[in-house]
Amino acid sequence: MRDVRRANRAVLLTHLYRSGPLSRHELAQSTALSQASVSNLIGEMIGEGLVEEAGFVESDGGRPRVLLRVAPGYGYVVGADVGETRVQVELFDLSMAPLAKAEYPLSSTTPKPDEVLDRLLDGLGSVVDRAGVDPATVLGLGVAVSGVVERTRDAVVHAQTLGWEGVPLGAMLRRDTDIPVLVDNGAKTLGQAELWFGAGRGSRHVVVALVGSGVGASVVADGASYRGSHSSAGEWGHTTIAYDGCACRCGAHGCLEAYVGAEGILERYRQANRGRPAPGADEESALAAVIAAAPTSKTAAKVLDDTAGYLGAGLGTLVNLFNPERIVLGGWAGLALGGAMLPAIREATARHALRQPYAQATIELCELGPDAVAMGAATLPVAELLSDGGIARAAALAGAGGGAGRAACPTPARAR
Amino acid sequence: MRDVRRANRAVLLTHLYRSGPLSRHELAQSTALSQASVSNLIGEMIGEGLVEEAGFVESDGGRPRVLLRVAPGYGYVVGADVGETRVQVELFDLSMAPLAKAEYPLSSTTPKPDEVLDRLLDGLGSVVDRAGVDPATVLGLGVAVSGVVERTRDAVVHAQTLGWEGVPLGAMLRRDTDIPVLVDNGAKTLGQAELWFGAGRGSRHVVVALVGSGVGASVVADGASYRGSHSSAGEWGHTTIAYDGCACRCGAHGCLEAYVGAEGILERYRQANRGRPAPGADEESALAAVIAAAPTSKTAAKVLDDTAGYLGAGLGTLVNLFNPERIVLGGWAGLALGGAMLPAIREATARHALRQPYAQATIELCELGPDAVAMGAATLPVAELLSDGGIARAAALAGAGGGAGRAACPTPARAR
DNA sequence: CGGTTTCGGTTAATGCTTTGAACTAAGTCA
DNA sequence: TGACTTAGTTCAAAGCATTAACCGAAACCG
Repeated sequence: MRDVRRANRAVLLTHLYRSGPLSRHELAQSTALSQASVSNLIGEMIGEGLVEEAGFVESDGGRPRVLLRVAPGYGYVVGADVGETRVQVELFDLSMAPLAKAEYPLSSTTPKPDEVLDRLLDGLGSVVDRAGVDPATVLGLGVAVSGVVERTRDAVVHAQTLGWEGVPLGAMLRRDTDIPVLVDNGAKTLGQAELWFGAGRGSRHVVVALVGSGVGASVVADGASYRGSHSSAGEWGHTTIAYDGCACRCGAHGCLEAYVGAEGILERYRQANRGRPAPGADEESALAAVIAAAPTSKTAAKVLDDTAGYLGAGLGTLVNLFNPERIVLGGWAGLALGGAMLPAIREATARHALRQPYAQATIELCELGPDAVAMGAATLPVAELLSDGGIARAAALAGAGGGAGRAACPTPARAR
Repeated sequence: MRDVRRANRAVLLTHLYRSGPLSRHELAQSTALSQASVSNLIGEMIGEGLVEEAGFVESDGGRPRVLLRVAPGYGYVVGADVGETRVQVELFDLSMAPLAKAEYPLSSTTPKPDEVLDRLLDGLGSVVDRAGVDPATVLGLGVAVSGVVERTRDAVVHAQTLGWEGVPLGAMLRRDTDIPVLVDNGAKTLGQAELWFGAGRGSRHVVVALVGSGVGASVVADGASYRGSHSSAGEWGHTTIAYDGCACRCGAHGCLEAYVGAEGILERYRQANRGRPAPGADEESALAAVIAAAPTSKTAAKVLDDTAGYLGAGLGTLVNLFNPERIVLGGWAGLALGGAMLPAIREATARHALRQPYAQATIELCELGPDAVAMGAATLPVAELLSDGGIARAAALAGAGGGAGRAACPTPARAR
């Protein structure tokens, strides 16, 4: 009861954010709140600057409706992507329009936490500066890391690829900045970005399948990211699809990643091509070369054909186990493969999934680029704002304003 | 919010039901409600007969606490299990103590919906009669079917094994009985039973893996059954674990079910045994014979060893994708295999799962027998009662009582 | 053995929040 | 211009949880 108002504000705000501009009337209908309450709460939020009017809609005999939206300029969010080779930091307004961006290469693929910390703080300051945004209006910093992130305040990170074992990244960042910090796994933030702004829009059950050098997945169940008991759910890459099959770098045999991860594909190509690897300086161009060669080279075509089969088996597993509305294929290798042969992948999935769940799912490509990891990270503070109804911030502002303006004022408005 | 009271009653009731007898004080602490509210709400529920006192607990200097529990006799629930060979109907009180049971063989393995309907209604009447329970105190009938059940009011059932395609079992039952009817998939109800009363007690993230002739799973995520977009999530049996492997009855190749389903195991034994099948009239005794022969027969030992490996691969997939606290292995074949070689199965799972999620999960056997499917079905109306805080029923009773006793009374108590 | 302490539980007053209904605002249409 | 529609606001009323003061039942202690 003590936070029913918060809950109602959250419902309203979330609706407004996700379902575009809406009138008070529509909001009342879709949230099952009375018009009076909507008017009341919206009025409060307009007063705080959280919500703003966004034009009218003509009516056929009747007062025209005033459309409302979450004010993009109410605050700003920063998203950061800690990759193996670089740290990317980007600033957005609340409508997720990008305003500034900073990128830092890392000295090694296993950077010290302190180095990453410096880059993050640098980037944070830099993008805020360059966008000309008041630091006090930055609602939060979301950080995406490619590893398992414990869902605690300290945000302890376990990232084998970075060589991090139990790094409390959240706690470390909080020591050096007052801006609220949220940390999550990169695949999950990318999934969130696709869910909100990409190929997953409008769905409540989505699996975002990511294929790059490694293979992972981000599962959204009933609108919320599925984490499991210790936040490491969705480790799709090490699903066994070929019993007693190829060795995988995880130590097991027959993992999906060993077959459809970029490394695995290129290795299969090398073997099929009498030991000669695909041309290209890095994995990305090598894979592109294989794909480009497919129309003319039987070897390349065979390798890709097999890849579609293996990928289909893996996607079929996702379809059967999660019964999603939509599977979104992403990751740089996933996009390359999907762009070249999505029909074959769909067909292979159909062969490996049960008819009914397969028929209920669509398989599509990611719509946002790989930079969406940072954007997804930036959605973390936005999600926080929405689920909170903006109450925490309003209270903080009222408290600060009250403290400065009227020293002896006991408890202004919502500051209790 | 117009039903905050309902929500609070639900929280209290659920807590009381799941965490055994508790005092008002403990309830207040664990639910974050004030003591006054707890007193108030509990008082109301005691008045309705929903909650009752259950003894004291001595204190060391202070008033002794009065323990409370959900009154087992407040109402009764009926659970039914529609299997391929029989319909089982069982009546329980709210503490899930079995009070009466009825079982009907079915005329064929693909029974007409009408035949099943008759048996269910017969069984319902029979168990209520024999337990000597007032039909008006029966809170609901839960029905478990081995197929996909749409989660709508009509409860449309798609069950290939029964030959049912789009049978609105819920709607059909409702035509012939006033008792609230709930229908769900059998694996999910068994999972629910294990979660509440069996090996899953106290966990919020559990996967119940069921191995019989077929193979399935019931996933519990954050305390609630995970259903996916169309309620068919958890189809573990048709996960590909051996690419291009054995043909499965689903039409695909390399499904887990083809390797660790009873049929698959016995087929592999037959092949390893130069075409001679395992002795036994049915699958169950044949599998038992293979297991019994393992210490002396190399063939049998090899087949079971392989089975543990395949099963481990399948369980590893579950561990990686769902990151559960606990995996509960059940189903008649699962129990037989697990009883004989759980350590080998655990070890195989460790080989196929990632270290971290594997370390976070325990693998155990089902504690409840196969009859628990009916019990799980009976938990469906209980869950309904708990999530409702018992308000709907209290209102109905008050309404009926008011209507009979005082004809002109406008709206007694909660009947609005 | 009676007072004191301590903890469990209840009661009355208070304040917050939603809501329903009346009411105002801003249009269209005849 | 006036009837009619639809959107949004205001205000009194009702429902709830909470705070804080207040009983009750035991053990401890001098």
